[in-house]
Amino acid sequence: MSWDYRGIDVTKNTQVIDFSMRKQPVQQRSKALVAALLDATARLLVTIGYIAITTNKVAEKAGVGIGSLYEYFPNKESLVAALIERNSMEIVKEIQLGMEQALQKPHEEALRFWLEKMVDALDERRDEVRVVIFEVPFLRQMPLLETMPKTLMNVAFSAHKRANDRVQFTYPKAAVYHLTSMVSAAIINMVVHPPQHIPREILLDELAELILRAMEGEVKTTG
Amino acid sequence: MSWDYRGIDVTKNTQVIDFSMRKQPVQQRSKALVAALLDATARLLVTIGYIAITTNKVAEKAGVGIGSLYEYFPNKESLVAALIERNSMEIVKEIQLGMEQALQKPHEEALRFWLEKMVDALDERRDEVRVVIFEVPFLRQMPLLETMPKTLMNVAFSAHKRANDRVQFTYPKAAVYHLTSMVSAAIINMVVHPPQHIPREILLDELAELILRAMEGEVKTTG
DNA sequence: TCATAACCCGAGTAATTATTCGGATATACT
DNA sequence: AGTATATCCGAATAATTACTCGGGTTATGA
Repeated sequence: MSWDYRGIDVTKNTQVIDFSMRKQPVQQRSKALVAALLDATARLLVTIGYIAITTNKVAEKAGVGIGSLYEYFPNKESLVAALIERNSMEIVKEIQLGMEQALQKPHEEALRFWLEKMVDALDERRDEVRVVIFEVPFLRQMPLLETMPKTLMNVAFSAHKRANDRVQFTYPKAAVYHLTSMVSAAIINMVVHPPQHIPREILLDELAELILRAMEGEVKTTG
Repeated sequence: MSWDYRGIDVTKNTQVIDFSMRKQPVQQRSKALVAALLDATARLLVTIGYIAITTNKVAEKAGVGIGSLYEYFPNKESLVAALIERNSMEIVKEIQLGMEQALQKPHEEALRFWLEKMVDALDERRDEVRVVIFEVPFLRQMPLLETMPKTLMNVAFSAHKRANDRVQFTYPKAAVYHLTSMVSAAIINMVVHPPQHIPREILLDELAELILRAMEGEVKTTG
């Protein structure tokens, strides 16, 4: 015997979260309603945090009947997931645009430029990004967020390699693997935990330099 | 008027979580009881995940009355927080020991050695680390976890600087800030999301090389 | 204009979960 | 031995939350 309750498979003791929407809105008013729900979710996320969010609060904040919410979303998780997906699409678009622009620029400026674009894209949604990354417990179970940084960085590396042949790693796969996590972390950290007393321009300059050295630098030999 | 419910200040709509234990166990049996509760919390964390944990489940798994649990812990959060604190202490100790050993070694080996020790320390508690980092929503509100990586890295840098004068950053504060987040992320990523088909030794070699280059490397000038 | 489909709703239900409290039991101490 | 203190307990309570369902409203399009 096996049964579910609220996304938790009691038998296997494993969470199986249903992210999908119940149905898609087709008319204008229902689209507006869904949008209002996601907006309310976003506002509640940054004001009261993920834990405190309830479907009833979201419906109330959105000025929508709780019944209407359940017409489209089966649970709280799907609501937050839909919001994340919506925002991620926007951010990814901006980052990809930034990369295309960066590739037009001379090699010395490209990395710095792209880093700034990525930080900008996240900074516009600073509070939401912070809450989503640090408080949403099922984030890693979402396909999109799991693969996004990897995809982006791989694309970036192909582009970079095509542009010039400076980059020579001892173990290329391992280098790409590490650089992916390191650059993502540095950018996100800049946005959600900016340091006191260090100007943004300097942070970007230094980050670009660190990455560039990691990718192209040569360590002075002692002898 | 202001009131609380389950750690959530309804007026301010802000979470204020009570992490502190209600009282410290003094006799042997009560110490054992608290230890059993934390052990059960750990096992439940990795088997059913943070969301699904309840105080009642923890008490049952620990073979302890629910009433006894509430003698020492006011809520689910304080239970998980105490577990995190216990584990963090152990990990920090191992990492500090590793650094002391690393400082005995020649400069060329020290970083690689220390990285390996850190990865080892986390790897021993792989599952718990993963769940805690990705699923515990209040992690960033814990003083310990917030400051730990920074402290460690600052200590490491002082030591490294004392040992030799190779490291010359354009903006030292910014460099330390970025390297902290990047190295932490790389190590944690190695533990919780190890890549397929790349041996651990190679990952460590490459990571050490990347960091060393970022810290000491010189970019080849074009002209 | 009428039928059908899409949409909206919110009081009520079912289920879960955190937490208490009074009393029983064990240990420490004199 | 006797008293005070620490500990243990779990049925019962209180509170919250997810979610349904039947019925009303609005749009569509033939």
